[in-house]
Parts: sequence; structure tokens; C-alpha cells
Amino acid sequence: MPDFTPAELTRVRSALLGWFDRNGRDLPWRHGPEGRRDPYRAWVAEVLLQQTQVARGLTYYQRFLDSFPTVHALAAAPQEAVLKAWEGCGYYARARNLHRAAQHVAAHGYPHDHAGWLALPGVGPYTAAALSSLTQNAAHAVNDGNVRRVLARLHAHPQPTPAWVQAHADTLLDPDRPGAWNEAVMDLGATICTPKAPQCHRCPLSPWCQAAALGTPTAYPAPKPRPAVQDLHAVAVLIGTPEHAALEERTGTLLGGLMGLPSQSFDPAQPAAQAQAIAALCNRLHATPGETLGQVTHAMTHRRVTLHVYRATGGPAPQDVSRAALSRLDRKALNLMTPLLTPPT
DNA sequence: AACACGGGGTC
DNA sequence: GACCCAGTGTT
Repeated sequence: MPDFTPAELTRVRSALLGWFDRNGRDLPWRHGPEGRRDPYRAWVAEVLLQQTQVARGLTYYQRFLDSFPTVHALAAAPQEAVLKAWEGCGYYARARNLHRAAQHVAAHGYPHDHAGWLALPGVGPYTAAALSSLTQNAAHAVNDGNVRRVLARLHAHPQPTPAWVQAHADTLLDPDRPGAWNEAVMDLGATICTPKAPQCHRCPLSPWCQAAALGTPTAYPAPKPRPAVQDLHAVAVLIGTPEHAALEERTGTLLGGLMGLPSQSFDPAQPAAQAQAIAALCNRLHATPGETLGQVTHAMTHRRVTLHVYRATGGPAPQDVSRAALSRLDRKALNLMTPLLTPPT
């Protein structure tokens, strides 16, 4: 299939930008003129929206900006406060990286270009292109899930590689309005060219869309094979009460930086492993194991964690749970003690 | 190039 | 249950 001629390119850009000017989303981080968005608000939003849907990101965005209205406020905050504001949002490395990067920006100022953004922790190819184009009108095309889907359909490419998507996004990018163009493609992908039920009849690009012409837009791009979900089992102890419990900071990559009930993983295939784990855990904590409180299971994208929760006494001092940043998993574990307080859904 | 990394929406 | 979401960092 031939690529667009220069004349077609002009019409395609005009069609999408015209649609965007009428139908672009009014989002709280689109503060300031096109191509000159407020860098702090745009940055927080871009990080927050990594692998997070806009509808969901909206609530977290408001909460985060209430907590840290400026990059200086963010830079000056302790990491626990940042994670507390991020609590429940997932991918907590984003919050840790954003915090570190904010300290750099507070000291040295905002990056001046794409390469400068890219050097910040937590800013990769997508976010650097987004921020340089949205805040500085730099001609860098974003490549995210929306762009990938829109371009895969436009060219009826079932398995677009990142390089293929980037090359086509670069070609299509409107050099006169790069910031608006990037926002436009993402808005189109999020509202019209959706994964499941695209509204091709309302799409400004349908005259050029090969997938629409074939009548099978949802076939592009083909679903990616996903690795199997791993089952993880651990024992955990509740020392104190659900409101005032002993907590430990989770180290490592899984939920790193968050607080949680002291825990110890075990292999459920080994008959005695659970008993050994609770004994070893209590031994490490200098605590005395008590009765079992039950178990909770929490599904993540790539893990299914089952926490077997025991009561225990002694050991580390309980602390105020409401002030700590906890994962959903630990919230569920604490709820074992207070099922009656759980609001009806 | 392949993994690891949350949590929730939607079909 | 499958698939996805304004991806990044590590191995």
C-alpha cells in the first residue's frame, strides 16, 4: 500500500485537527494554550495516565494536585506523602520517579526540549514526546496505545511494531500544530477509534482508513499474547487493630515503597510450608502467632496474590493505618477484621 | 527482546 | 476470563 501523497497528508491532517477543534476533550491538565500547556499539570497527568485510563486518572489527578499544587511542593514533600497521594493508583515506581524528578526540576528548572525531558526519571519516549510537544510545541509524535491502534487501523496493519508506529506517527504529525496533533490522535483513539466498538461513522479519518474499508476495524491491531498469571501465596500477621496495626515497608519491586502487613511468602505445593512461614515470620518479628483470621485474594495484571492472615501479639509497635500508603491487597486483609464496616456496593 | 510492574473498566 | 489502558526501567 502506498503511503499518503503530500496532498493527501494535508487533507488527513486538516480532517483530524478540524474534528479536534470541535470535539477535543476538555481535560483539567489541558491548562494554557495549545502547544503551551502548563508543564507541571501536563507532567503530572502524563505520568499518572501511563497505563491508566483517563476516566480513572481524573480522580487521582485532582487528589494529587490538591496535595502538591506546584513542583516545589512536590519536591519538598517526603516520599511517604507522595505515595499516600498515589495510593490505589498502581505502578508505584511512577510516583517515586516523579518525586525524584520533581526535586531535580525544582533545583534546576524544567527541561528545554525533548532530550531534556527524556533524561528525567520516569520519562520515556512517550512522555518526552508528549511533554515537549504539549508544553513547548516541539515536533515529536507520541506513540501510545491510542496512536498504535489508530495507525494500525488506518493502514490495516495487524502487528505493528513500536518502530513502525513511530515512523508513521512521525510522518503524519502536523508540523504546524504538533501539540494539538498529538492530543487529537489520542482523543480520537480514546473516544472514536476505541478497542472494542469503534464509531467509524463518526471518524474524521474513515475516508482513508483501510481497516474501516475492510469492515473489520477491531481486527487491528491483533491482541498481544499475554504471559500466564502467576499465583503467589504468603502469610501475613495483624498485630493490633485494623486502624492501628504493625506495618512494614515493602522493599523490592512488587509494591515497593508501600506499607503493608508483615508478610512472608511460601510455596503452597509444600505441605508444611505455610506453618513454617508463619513461624518464621513471627520469629523474625519477635511476635507470638495467634488464630487465623482468614485469607484474601487480590488479582493484579501478572499476579494473583493470596494472603493468609493470622493474628499475632507482641513484635513491632502498631501505627496509624490511615496515614500509611497501602496497596489494595493490604486493605482487603485489614477488612477481614471489619467486614461490617465495608460500605455496600 | 522479554519481563516486571497495579488496578480497574468493559465486553 | 480476556483484553485494554496517554509506558518505563531492568535484564
